[in-house]
Amino acid sequence: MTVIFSKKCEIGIQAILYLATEGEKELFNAHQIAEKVKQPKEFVSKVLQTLTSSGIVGSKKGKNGGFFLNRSANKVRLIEIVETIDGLDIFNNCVLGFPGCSSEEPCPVHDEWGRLRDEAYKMLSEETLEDLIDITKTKLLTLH
Amino acid sequence: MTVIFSKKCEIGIQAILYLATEGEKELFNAHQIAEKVKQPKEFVSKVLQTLTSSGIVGSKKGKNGGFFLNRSANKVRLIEIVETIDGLDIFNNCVLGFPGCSSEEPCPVHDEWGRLRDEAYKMLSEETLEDLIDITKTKLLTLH
DNA sequence: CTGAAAAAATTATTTATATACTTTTAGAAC
DNA sequence: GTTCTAAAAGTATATAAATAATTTTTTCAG
Repeated sequence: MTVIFSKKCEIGIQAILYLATEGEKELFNAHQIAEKVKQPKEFVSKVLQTLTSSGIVGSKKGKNGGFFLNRSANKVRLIEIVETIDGLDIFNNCVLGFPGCSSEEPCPVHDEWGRLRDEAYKMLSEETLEDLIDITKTKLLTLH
Repeated sequence: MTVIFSKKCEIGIQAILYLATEGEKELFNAHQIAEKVKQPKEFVSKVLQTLTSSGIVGSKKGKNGGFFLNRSANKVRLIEIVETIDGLDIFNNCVLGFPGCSSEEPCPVHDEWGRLRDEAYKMLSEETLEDLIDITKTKLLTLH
């Protein structure tokens, strides 16, 4: 089985979506977040630590510490999370695995797949966390 | 770095595309194929063995043996190769990694991503090897 | 029949990701 | 200052994929 985004990236997105539902600067520790998104606490913690370097997430150490959404939900796009964790290789490399695939030297599905790929990139670049809050709230309630 | 299709799948597609450029029932051993697609022989051999079960590829054992495209290029679609090697999970599972994601209980990007996903599936289901032969020939010449 | 070649199967190793656990550092409350 | 908590960093283990090597089986040519 393959996936489009790594497990790390999936967890990162889920955790940040949860923070977005709660509001900017609201503090939650890794344990609380992990419970909401039903993922392992250690992994959530690790991934959110990585995301603090991008400025999307802020953290507070020590007693009463935790993580918080550091920017307004309408200022954060999904692509930033993807880029921080997985990088953008998936949008640049050949889907068939041919090296050096380009418009000049295309693989046989280069144009069509490239179009879908660009649309995917565009979608991730345009959607902000704010756009996704309502459905995320509902979705999180279904997890158990 | 993530990929959409596994390395196995990539190699499978590349190898079969090469066989398609040479014609149905034309016999090539794993070494020859590996040279053309610039991938490790053992891996090419392994993947093609897997594909013989699907009937896309045929094999001949022993001296002067090898692999051949078992069906007419216009009768083989890319999706069959993908399904045999990787399965179709990537088209069914939630891109954000939420379990139980469906129209009834959608994740926040379900509709839009689902549209792209369906288009990707459709593309792979419609393209036959024959459609891809010319560009593949050109592409293979660029590999070194 | 023998030797050679290649698929097919099996085994082994390496690499990367996912998962789990432990220690260190930092900061708040008392 | 002490205690507690949680991020931050580091370490270890498990799993899966990728890669490599070896053995077995099959088949053909001579």
